[in-house]
Parts: sequence; structure tokens; C-alpha cells
Amino acid sequence: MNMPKLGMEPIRRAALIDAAIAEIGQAGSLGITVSQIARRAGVSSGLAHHYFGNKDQLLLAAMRHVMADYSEEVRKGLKAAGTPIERLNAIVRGGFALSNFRPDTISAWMNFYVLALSSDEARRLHRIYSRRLRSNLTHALRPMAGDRAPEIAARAAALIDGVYLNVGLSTEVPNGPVAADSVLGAISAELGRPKSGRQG
Amino acid sequence: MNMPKLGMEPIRRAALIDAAIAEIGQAGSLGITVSQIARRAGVSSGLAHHYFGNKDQLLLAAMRHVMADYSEEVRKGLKAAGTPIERLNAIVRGGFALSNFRPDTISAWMNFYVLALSSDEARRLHRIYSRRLRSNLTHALRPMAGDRAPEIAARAAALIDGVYLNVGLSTEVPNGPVAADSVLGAISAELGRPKSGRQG
DNA sequence: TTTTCTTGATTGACGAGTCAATTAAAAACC
DNA sequence: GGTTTTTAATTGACTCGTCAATCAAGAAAA
Repeated sequence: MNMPKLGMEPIRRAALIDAAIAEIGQAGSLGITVSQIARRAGVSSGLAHHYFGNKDQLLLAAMRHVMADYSEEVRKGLKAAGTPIERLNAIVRGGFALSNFRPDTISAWMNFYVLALSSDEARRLHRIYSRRLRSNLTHALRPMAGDRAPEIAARAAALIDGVYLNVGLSTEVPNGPVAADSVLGAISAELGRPKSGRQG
Repeated sequence: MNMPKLGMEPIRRAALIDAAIAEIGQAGSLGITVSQIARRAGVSSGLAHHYFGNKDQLLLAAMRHVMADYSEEVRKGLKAAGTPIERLNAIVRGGFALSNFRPDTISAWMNFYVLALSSDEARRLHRIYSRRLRSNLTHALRPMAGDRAPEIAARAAALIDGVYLNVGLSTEVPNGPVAADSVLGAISAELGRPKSGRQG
């Protein structure tokens, strides 16, 4: 039944993190048990503790993973972007890319937001995400918006979070491109007339 | 020590609801105990169960109360509003009025959003809030935005939620008027040039 | 034989909800 | 006006389940 192969640690860690995200998404809260997560990952609860120490660490690892996926998506898009407008598109569309825009992932994000209210480490992680998003947006907007870039970037960041929230709470199937267009439309309105919304 | 007066029910209910909101705000999560809430309200845990049946009902009552406060604030502003622009101002500023914009209240809102992911009744309540906000905004925007009113209203609603989120997670002292101006600024940008942001 | 991986039983704490008992106001009765 | 009964308010101890975390032990690789 049990087959101890070597080098299982990274595999188990990844499986447990994925399972945690899925469980949070399904339950809609962090009030899930380590045993549930472990069962979904196909291991015992003891093993989860063995690798992560405690429940909080496992949850935080899941949060880091979700953030890493998001960052990766944005970085990928940014690398291929030349003009400021393309950079803007990359940032917004990256956030609404399929991988970060499934119901499970959105629910996980929402729960992590709230976790940041009570956990220092979660707050730290959220800060990193929040700062980077704003910084990316500000840079991309600078050539078009000048001094107004930080202000518009802050608003755009809030709008992204808000759209996330609404999609997470809606029963409709999430549609990333539509959501991204909505945000991009709002930004282009702030910039004055010049339309920037193109579909890629 | 104990002094059974008659007609205590409404007083106790209100005290327990206030205590629940304060505890949620302080803990930053719904993982608080009925005993904690009861203690803060100055009664025993048994009494909380006596009046509310169970923890969920108490939490939902707190959610309803928070929503009622918000609705009241908006209704008050709307009553005094004549022009569409005044209506818009009232809706946005009402949401960011002092009573709904204290750290405790914001935390409670955030937790209730997430609760709506797992509780049918909470989802129902959130829906009501969400629909009303969008409907109010759409009506106010109709004369200025015509067909685009629903679209702009949806975006504005998402932005309001996003700003709430950011303020809730920030360590800075919440500043309602500034937040409201930010949202109103974004709306007026969507409407084209005509500036609408006035301070009241 | 040492290390890595793994389990499942166990422990210990904690918390929601119940319940019997107590107090005092109010109402009913004489 | 006084006595009895009912009803509202209130407590805190108790039950019962749950769950995070620990631990001893086993099974396979190295």
C-alpha cells in the first residue's frame, strides 16, 4: 500500500498545496481541515504536518503559490510587450489569465485577502502583491499619464481587485478577457480619449 | 448581580450584534467564539444562543445590521439629492460615510463577502446589496450616460468594492471623502470630460 | 544500518450548543 | 393588598464532537 520512493518531498508539497487551493475553493473558506487537504492529495494528515509543520504554514505556502502563478503570468506577458500600451495590456490580462481566473483560484485569493487581516505573514505577502501590481501599472502608465500615473494606477489596481471580488461572488462563469477589457476600458477613459483596448 | 428586567430582548440583540461586529473587526476573521462575543456584550454565551439560536444566525444578523447601516446612509443622502449628479454623489459618499468606513466595519464587510462564498443566506444578502448598488448607480447615470449607464455602473460598483478592500488591508487611517473622490473621479472620466466631482 | 517516507492511532484542547436552575417582574386570583 | 402562578431573563456547568499536532512504528530505498 505505501511505497516510499525517494525524492518525494517536492511532489508531496506540490500536491498538498494544490489540494489546499482546491479545498479552499470548494469550501469557500479557510475552515477546512488538514485531513481534508491531505486526503485530496492522497496522503495522510501526518504527512502534511511532516512537510509543512502546521496548518498555517501550509495555507501560507498555498498563498505563495497562487501569487507565484499570478506573477509568472504577468512576467510572461511583460516580456513580450514592447510599447507602454502593450505593457498595460499584459499586466491587466495577466491578472485575468485563465490560470488565475478559475473559481477555485479566485476563492482562494479572496480568502487570502481576508487572512491578511489577521496573519502578519499573509499581510506581508499581500503587500508584496499589492505593491508590485501598482508599481507595474505606474511604470506602464507613466509615458501616457505623466504625473497622474500613480493615481490612475492605484485606481486601476483597486478596480482589478473589485472585479475579482465580483466575479468570485457571481454565479456566472468567469470570463477573463471580458473582465480585462472592462478594466482596460476604464483606464483608457481616465487617460482621456485615446482608445487603447485591443484584443490580443 | 443579575437583574432580570423585562423587555431586554431588543437591547440584548443589539448589544450582541454590535459586539459581534467589533470582535470580527478585531480578530479579522469569523473564527471567533460565541463566548467572546457574549463577553464583550456583557452577557453569558447561553444568552446569545437563547436569542439567536446559533452562531450562524448571530453572524448573519450582524451582516444584516451592517448592510442596514449602509443602506440607511445612502437613503439619507439620496433623499436630499435633486439632480442626477447629486444622486451619484450621494450613492458614492454614502458608501464611504464614517459609519461604514471604520476599520471594524470594513473588516466585517470583508469577512461577510467571503462568507457569501459558503453560506446561502449570506450570498442572498450580498446579492441584495450588490444589486441595489448597481441599480442605484445605473439610475443616477442614465441621464448622463444613456446606454452606457449599466456598464459604467458595474465598473463603478466594482471600483467601490475594490477601494473598500484596499482600505481594509491598508494600515493607513481610512479617509472616506478621499476614497469617494477617487471613485467619483473615475466615473467622471468615463463620462467624458464634464467634471462632476464636487465636495459637499 | 541509516535515512527518507509514510501511516494511523492518540492526545489534548477547544468550542458550539444544551439544560437545569435561579431570579425577578408581571399577571392572575382571592 | 396580599398571595400564587406564570413568564422573561439569565447563568454556568456539562456534553459531545472535532481537529491540530504528536508519536511510535513500519517499509523501502541507499
